[in-house]
Amino acid sequence: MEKKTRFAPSPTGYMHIGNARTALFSYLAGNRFILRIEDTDLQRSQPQFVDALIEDLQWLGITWQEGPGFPDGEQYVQSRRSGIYRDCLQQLVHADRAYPCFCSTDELARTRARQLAMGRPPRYAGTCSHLSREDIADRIGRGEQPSYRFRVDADDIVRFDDLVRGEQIFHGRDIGDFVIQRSDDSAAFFFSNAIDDAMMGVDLVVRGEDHLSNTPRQLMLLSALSLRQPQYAHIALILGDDGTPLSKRNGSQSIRELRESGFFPLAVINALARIGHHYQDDRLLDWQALVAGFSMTNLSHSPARHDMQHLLHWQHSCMKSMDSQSIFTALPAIIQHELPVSLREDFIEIVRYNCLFPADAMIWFDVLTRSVPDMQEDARAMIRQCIPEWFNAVAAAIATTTDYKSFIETIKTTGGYQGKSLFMPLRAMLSGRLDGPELARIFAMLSPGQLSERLEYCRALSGENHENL
RNA sequence: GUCCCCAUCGUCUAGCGGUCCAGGACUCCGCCCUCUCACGGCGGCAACAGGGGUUCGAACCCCCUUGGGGACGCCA
Repeated sequence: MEKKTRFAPSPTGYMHIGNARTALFSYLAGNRFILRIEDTDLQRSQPQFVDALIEDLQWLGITWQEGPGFPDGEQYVQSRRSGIYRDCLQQLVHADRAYPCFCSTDELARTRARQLAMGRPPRYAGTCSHLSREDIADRIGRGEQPSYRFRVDADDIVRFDDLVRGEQIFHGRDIGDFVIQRSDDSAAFFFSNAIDDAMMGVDLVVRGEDHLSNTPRQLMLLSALSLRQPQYAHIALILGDDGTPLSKRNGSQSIRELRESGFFPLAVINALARIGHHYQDDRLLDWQALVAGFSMTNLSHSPARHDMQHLLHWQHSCMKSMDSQSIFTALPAIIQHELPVSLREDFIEIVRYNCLFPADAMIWFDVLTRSVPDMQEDARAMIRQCIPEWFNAVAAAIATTTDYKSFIETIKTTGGYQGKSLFMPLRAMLSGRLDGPELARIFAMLSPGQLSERLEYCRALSGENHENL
């Protein structure tokens, strides 16, 4: 059976992990996915963010069957749908379910502050709820621009079944008359959002818990308009690593920041899919498994934190399990162009087990392609401790063989070195650092010329040290 | 202030009245593998927010407290 879900972002900024997770869960919860752009806030909406949104979604691998990018894509952009909202408003006004409100934002803010100060719930005071027809005509005639409010009956009771939280009951008295059209004629969120979900045939609205207590408003609206009501699923919000709401300070990153730092989309998706949702399988899941294993009943009800540690774990898993070609194409362009084809396979294995991000591959690219690599401080220290006999042993080995096994064997027999005392200085000399890929692989990838140059460089380094003594 | 939601290891979570002196994953620590770092394998540390009920029996059900989150916008 077809189940339509949607993601309805407003293009007022770059998509962050919170949005992305909502999009993901919404995508996973249905089998036909709509992308709708909610740009009714003309002040803050910017076209560049629409493009960014689309890019980010595509990068993540979240695809839609209706929305921008399709021939009728414009119909999924709210700023192109104002006629629809106007008609609906008309209908509500005729039925006296909505009325013009001439209160200024300042007035409203003052009343709200006063109510709060007196320890009362802030509700619209109803100043304009019963203006006479003449009054209204008169004020409009004078050029006043009203907003429109939806009339909420205090005795109204709205109940609905939230797919993750169960039955919800709200009372009209806890909800004041609310604005559905702003004084600049644009539709307010409650209004356009609910209408679009209904008219686009959305079966299930998956959204953040911050919308839970607003849902009754939308249900009232839909019922007053005789529009079909979708089901709702309100997912717990995601918090920063410090347990407070997500913000720039506590680890909230935009999807594009993650992309730019080299995260793989599947790593991000795997991390997001497990914040507030669990899969039986705790290994890295591909899209097919992600879809198959998703269940509304596996959603948790409590807010969860986003922890970078987990993201890094999934990144690590991706790197280990990705096919070689995908790793290669993710590498910095210079490596793709300049790495000799003969070294490619070995290099990818080095990246796989020694890098978290594709860009980290530059370290090993330099190590393998320069005549002498950058020497890390701890590697220098290691080399400085080496005595001339050690270098002689290595020199002998280089002269004797190009085979790793016999190379090592020669150093052992010539110099009497073994274990750590053999491998660590050798590692430092060959790679300029104390950690990294297995030495056999590095050795095999270096030319005899590189070997000698590194040896002489290190011998000199050690010599300087001895002279200074 | 009013209304709503939530509460298991540091983090993500399993658990839906007995099989839980609470299981998995990440982190951290140890051991093993490797003539070297890492990778990998094995093991360890670590939690039912507090208080009342209900019940033969409660992490699981009810109430209160505490703590967190959300809504009450001409933001979405």
